[in-house]
Amino acid sequence: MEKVYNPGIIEAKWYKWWEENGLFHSRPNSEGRPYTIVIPPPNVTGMLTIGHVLNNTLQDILIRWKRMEDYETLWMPGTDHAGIATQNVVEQTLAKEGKTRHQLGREKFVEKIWQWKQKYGGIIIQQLKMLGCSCDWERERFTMDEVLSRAVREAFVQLYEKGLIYRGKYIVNWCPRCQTALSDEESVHQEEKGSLWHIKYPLKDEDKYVTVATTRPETMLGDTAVAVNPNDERYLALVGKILILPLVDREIPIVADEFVDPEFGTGAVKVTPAHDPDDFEIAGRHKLPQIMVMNKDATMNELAGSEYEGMDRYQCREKLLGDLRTQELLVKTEDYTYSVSHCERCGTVLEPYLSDQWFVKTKPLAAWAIEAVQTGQLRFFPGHWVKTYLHWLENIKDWCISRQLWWGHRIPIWYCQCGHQFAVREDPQECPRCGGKNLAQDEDVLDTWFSSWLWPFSTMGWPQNTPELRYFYPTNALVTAPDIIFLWAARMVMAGYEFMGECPFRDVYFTSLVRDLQGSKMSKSLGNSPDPTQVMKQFGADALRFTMTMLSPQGQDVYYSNEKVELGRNFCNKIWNAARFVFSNLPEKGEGKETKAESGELELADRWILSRLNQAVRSLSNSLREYRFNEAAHCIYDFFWHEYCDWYLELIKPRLYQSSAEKGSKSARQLTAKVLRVSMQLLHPFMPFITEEIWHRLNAEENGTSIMVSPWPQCDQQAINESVERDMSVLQEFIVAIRNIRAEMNIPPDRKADVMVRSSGKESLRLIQDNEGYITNLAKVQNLCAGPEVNKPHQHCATAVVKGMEVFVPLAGLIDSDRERERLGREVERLSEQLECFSGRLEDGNFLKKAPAEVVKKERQKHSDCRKNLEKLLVNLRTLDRVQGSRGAEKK
RNA sequence: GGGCGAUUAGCUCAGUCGGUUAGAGCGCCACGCUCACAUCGUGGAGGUCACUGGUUCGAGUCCAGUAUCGCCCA
Repeated sequence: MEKVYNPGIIEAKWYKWWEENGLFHSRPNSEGRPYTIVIPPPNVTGMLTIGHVLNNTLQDILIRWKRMEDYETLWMPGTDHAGIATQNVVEQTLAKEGKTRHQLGREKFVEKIWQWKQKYGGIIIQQLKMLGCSCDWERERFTMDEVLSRAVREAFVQLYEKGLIYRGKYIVNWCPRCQTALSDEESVHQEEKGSLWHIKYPLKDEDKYVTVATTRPETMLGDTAVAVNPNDERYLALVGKILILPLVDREIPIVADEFVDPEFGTGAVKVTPAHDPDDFEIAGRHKLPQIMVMNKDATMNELAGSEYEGMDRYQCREKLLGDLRTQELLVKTEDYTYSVSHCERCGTVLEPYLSDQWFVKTKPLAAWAIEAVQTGQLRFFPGHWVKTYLHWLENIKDWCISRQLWWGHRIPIWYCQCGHQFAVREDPQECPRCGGKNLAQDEDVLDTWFSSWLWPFSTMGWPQNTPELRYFYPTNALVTAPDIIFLWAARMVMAGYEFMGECPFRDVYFTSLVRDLQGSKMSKSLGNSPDPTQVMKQFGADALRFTMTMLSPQGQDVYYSNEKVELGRNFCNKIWNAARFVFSNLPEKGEGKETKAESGELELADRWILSRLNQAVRSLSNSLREYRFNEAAHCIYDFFWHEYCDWYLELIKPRLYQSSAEKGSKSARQLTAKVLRVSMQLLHPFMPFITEEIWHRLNAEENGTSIMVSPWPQCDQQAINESVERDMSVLQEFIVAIRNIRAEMNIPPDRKADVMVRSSGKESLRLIQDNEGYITNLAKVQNLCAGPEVNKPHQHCATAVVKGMEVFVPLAGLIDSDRERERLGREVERLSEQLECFSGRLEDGNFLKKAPAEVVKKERQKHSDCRKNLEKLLVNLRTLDRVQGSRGAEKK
């Protein structure tokens, strides 16, 4: 075995082996219990990001853990066609050839996207494999597969037939660059600095003005009214009068509407029904006309007037402001910060745009999703997301599902010349009402999330009642980033109830958001997202997985940098070397099988490590059950490194170096191998590759089954032994005290020290005497002498007090008295402060009266222990002064 | 404007039921390549638990308010 762990070859080897042996595949199995997770399908355009790494590592941990717990586990993988994102990518490649999708035509363009998908759509899947994800690749799905497309159509038609899908002319979020409508959830708000312009609108036939304030002056070309609050006394007399819209000379009324906030601007607002959602509402109430002054690409159209026609919206704004200034109608300009909507996909500022779109009535669907959380059928981890989720559902708006794109599921609505429109599951041959054959399908496609919200059951074959659906549905856990809680998670819950009659998953775990060290969200556009495949090549997939898990606390963001992966890399190396050490001392043939009889041979260290191991098993499983992944990772990290390696392996070295005939040697070898084996199992969900490698080397003589399907370790309550752990911690403290003296007194490592221990406590003395070997070995001690009557050596020596035992380390010729006095002084100071704290509490009558007896007793014990230790230290400090003093006198 | 979260060592974070003498990793300092590991070991330094009040015998932990930062929604 190499001295340094080299993940490259090992990772590739085992992934191939797992796949070839079908270890990821699962099928309905009435003998076993199902455990299911569906992957949040990455976009086909996607490249693996550090966010994917976190998300998919956590899913893999759950899946591998449950698989070892003997569940029939299905991790359903696949990709999302990602309407706008993918169309944009392919349009960009076309643009490089100087072509547009319109030149190609719809059919050719869609064909082109399919070609692109065949070629590049699998990249992220390969990257997930590199990460070690144990998805059932035989079941890989794509949202535009035939089966999933059928599900989309079925869902649409069902909702349509129930009257939950309708078409209407409303103001929607419009991206002038993508030239499509978007849902509210796809628009991203950003605070931006802009201006608030105050513009005078003259009254008809009067020499008076009304001043309105606006952040978007160019839309005034489409104004059809000015509105004021009905309770605003400033404007009471003006309501009903007519204004002349500047630059356009259109006559528009002044209306009163509760919606207007008298505090905003001048209290009078311009009303542009075709270009503002609030104004659209006002117009509805007052029967105002809607005038669209923009084209789909946000240039001004002929209704904006010949002066402005053809100009971009911002160009128009500049010219228009200049014109107003010339006419002295621009009263003032204020700095103003307000929220601006941007396209989630391309960042372009969205335009509220009046157009015909398809919507889903979401209120009836939301009711189920609300109840699911309130009744506890659906649980969130961490729980605080419940509020966010409920708030959205309780205020839900109808969902705009039509997109003016070419890539996606075409809306299954047909129009007949007779005026009939209908939705059908199969492409129709004729109009069901008039029999006409001249039918046209709706040109638009569906929002990409309209297929994603069906994902938990469409991937299993719905609407057919497949064995998979019956067995694996509903799924157990959803692991997702919180930024798609509305776009995806909440909608899946709605769809689950609507189409399957139950919640699609039991638990939802929201992952941490990954940020860089400056706190910015990792994103492609910022260029601060490292390439995880490079990190895996450098450090290994296991290292990256473990680091991400360890660094991601439940419910908080995680700050990532490549350097942090050294944590995982170093841990891999530690595991590798511990294993190397164990292998060099493996039980000989025939010794390997554990027998019950061995327990008689166990010594303190053995019983201790077994106790600690079983505590780790218990707490690790508990943490995973509560989705506390970082806690689970910490647990096994601390156990393996700081208990197994730092203490146990060091403690048993003398026994290992003896011949196997010696007492304790055999049990040490067996036990060290056993603990390593169980540790590998506990670590396997986190670090699948290195654990598989070591597992096979450990079980070389067996038939080579995978650690993946080995049974998850169970906590053996019998092995947990509090008194053993207490004894061991006394010894550890003892050893550390001697090491401390050695280090502080600069005793060279190769020089063995003598140690004397004085104590009246029989038990602690026996503990020291019985385990002398541990101390001499780990603290590099030559002669250890312990007893109730041990005399402090006359020569110079360093002292410490551990649990009432006085420890003397004679240091003839070595001691630096000043240093020792300083060291003891520090210790005395520390203990004095503690003692004061305990005393204060015990002198407090209220404490004695009101605190539980248990606590008071404990406090008394602590106080007396502390006092005894302190007294002993003080005595030793004084002796030191005396010796020093007499020496000082001699020198004189 | 409403909601959520955070504030603990130089940095990143743990801290369960209020009983704590506040922990870890990284970084720092000292010593050491001791026959698994220098991607390591041993030891050490480093804290007014954001602030102000309150509840309590006892508060990092519970309550109220303030400040700063982040996110979501309008």
